[in-house]
Amino acid sequence: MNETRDRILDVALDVLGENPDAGMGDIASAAGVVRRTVYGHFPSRLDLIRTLTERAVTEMTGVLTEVNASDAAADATWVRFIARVWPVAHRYRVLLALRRGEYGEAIHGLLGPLDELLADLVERGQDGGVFAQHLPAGVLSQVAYGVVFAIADSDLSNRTPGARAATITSLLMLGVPEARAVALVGDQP
Amino acid sequence: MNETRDRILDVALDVLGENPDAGMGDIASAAGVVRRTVYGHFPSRLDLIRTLTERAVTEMTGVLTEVNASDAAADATWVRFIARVWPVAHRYRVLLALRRGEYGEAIHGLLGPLDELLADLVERGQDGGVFAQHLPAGVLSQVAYGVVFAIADSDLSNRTPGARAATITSLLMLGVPEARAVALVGDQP
DNA sequence: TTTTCATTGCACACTGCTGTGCAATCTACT
DNA sequence: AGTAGATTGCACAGCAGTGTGCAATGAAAA
Repeated sequence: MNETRDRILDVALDVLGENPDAGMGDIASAAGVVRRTVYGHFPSRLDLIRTLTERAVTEMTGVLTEVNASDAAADATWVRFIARVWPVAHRYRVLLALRRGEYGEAIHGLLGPLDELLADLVERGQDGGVFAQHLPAGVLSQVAYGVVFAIADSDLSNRTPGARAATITSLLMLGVPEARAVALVGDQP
Repeated sequence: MNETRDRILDVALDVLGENPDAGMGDIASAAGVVRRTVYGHFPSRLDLIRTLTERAVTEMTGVLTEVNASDAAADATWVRFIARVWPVAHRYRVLLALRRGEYGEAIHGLLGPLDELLADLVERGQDGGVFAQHLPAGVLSQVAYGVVFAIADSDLSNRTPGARAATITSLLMLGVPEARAVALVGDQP
């Protein structure tokens, strides 16, 4: 069934979130299913993780392109992006840990297009003088949204307080002055 | 020999840095030694990693306590800390990745005292109004020095340019205004 | 009822690691 | 030369995980 497949994916996200090294057996039993059944849907562990990653990339790039459509300032766009991407990032936070390790390369490849979009946004901000330039756009964007993931990871809930703090933190490290940062997140509910 | 033991430790840092999942065999051959010999010095893989971690903690706490002795402002202390800890952080950057995974708990335990010292410094800065308070000191300190590690990780060399950028970035996210941040790192050669 | 399809249960082969035992070898020191 | 200590080479046991094959079961649709 498709229902089983979806449940496996959902549960896999939780299980891998707690322990990125969890095996197919762990995922299976957590999904109330036998290991063999998982292999029925996903030929290999890599397939499972790839599917998970593709899901995350699709959702996130969707949000980013949508937010990018507006011609607002880069910092305001960043705030709207983080606000809308937060639940997704919180859900898929495990991918941050999974980027290192066995399947790191595959994940990295899938995340590539998203990374580029992010770097473009940050570069636009740097060109506009909104973001600081102490790091190249490629690195700065990575580190900034890495911080968002990290805070999402250390946050137990996916409620707004964590999101707000993560947004402010990322804005600060992008070089946005604290006053402006606070004003921006105040705008965005 | 003690010489062999030290070489194993040094090489292990490199090998694990490239691939945190590297096995005892990989480390052994990289050290120009047979796997059995490694087990002669370190009864288990955990022992090796624990030794590595203890080394890192010793060096880093040494730097931090030394720097903390001065009664300078928290942000200036932070700058001096990062500047002096940078080569060490760069060398032991793999521990960041190793904190997740099998031995995460052991490493976390060893890193505990260092974490507390860092949190204390950040809290001092927050109380003094030098650092922002959008995050509790415990989280903020972790994220800030996590960023330093992350940049150290993405940095090919351990030369000063990366260190300078990492310091500015961490200062920004601690809530230090960009102008002050630049002035501070300018001071410190 | 018959057909179809997902799931189950079990067995199996394979891989790659960890950790140990032990005799042989090499090297430095006496 | 002789001795002690480190290193080597190899064999072995064990474990945990992956991926596969196949017959049996169950349930829902025709």
